[in-house]
Amino acid sequence: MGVSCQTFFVSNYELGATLSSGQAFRWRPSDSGGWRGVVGRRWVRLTQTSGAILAETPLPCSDWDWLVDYLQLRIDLDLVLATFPDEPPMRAATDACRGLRLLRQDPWECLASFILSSTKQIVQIQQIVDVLCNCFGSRIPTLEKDREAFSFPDAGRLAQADETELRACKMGFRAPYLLGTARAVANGDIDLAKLGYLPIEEARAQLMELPGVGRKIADCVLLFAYGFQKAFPVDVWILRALKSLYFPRRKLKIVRVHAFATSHFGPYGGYAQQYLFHHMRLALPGRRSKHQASQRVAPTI
DNA sequence: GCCCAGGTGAAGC
DNA sequence: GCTTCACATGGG
Repeated sequence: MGVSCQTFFVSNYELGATLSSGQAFRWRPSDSGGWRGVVGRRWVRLTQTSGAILAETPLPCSDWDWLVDYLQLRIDLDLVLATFPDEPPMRAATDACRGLRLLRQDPWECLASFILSSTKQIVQIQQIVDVLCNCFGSRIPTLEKDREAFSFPDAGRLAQADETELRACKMGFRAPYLLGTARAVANGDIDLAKLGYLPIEEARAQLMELPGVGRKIADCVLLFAYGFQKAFPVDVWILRALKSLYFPRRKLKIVRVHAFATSHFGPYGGYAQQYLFHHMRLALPGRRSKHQASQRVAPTI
């Protein structure tokens, strides 16, 4: 009935890397070879061909701005890459994957997802988000038979849940954090729609008022949802990498790392961070032996 | 069984 | 102030 599809011509866009690089958690490889996911209340299938991305959605669609914005198709990546520091680690990361992009996600979904991310592997975050959407989201139409999909539950819906229901979604100790934040958003203690217009420091401070949101998760939301491209999330992997690359054998305070990162990686530090993060992760999935896992050393970059 | 995972908040010095 | 620890759950 209302099926819509659209082709977007792109260059330097690695769709798979972008959708699976740990910034969004609702994309899976599709049976047909592309990627299936949910953006807002739309199920979408994206397929990359040479020089283009094909988008298919079961709902009628005449205006594709929502997807152009989500995929950040108008970004001139070369301009971004040119601002990176010219040094071996960055070159290695950009050589390994030219075309990794930052998405522009819905702030609430991004915030809630990253609250669930703490001390979880990306695969597990995906699983938790899946269960959460199945339990609390609304069913939406798909283009794949026998595969149902659900929207990401809004803050108001989760605010009505109780902690036990959330824990049933396998999120463990994160349940009270998500619940508290959902209630703060739902009752207007914080206005997510306004954060994007604030200076980054103020937006970050407001996010960090929320339960379960510290510096790292706040930076993820600033970067992946609001497009503050200077935001530089420092997780365990980035921390190890920066230590071994720039501060070998020195005890390091985290504030020092943030100061270094913001000055060293330039105005698109968030992009640089994502390239470094993705590059490190490339050496990981499935290839990680018990021996390597116990070494506590950042992969060589 | 053990260690780790895109951390945070609270308790202990 | 800074350091240490608990917090659920699942994978390697």
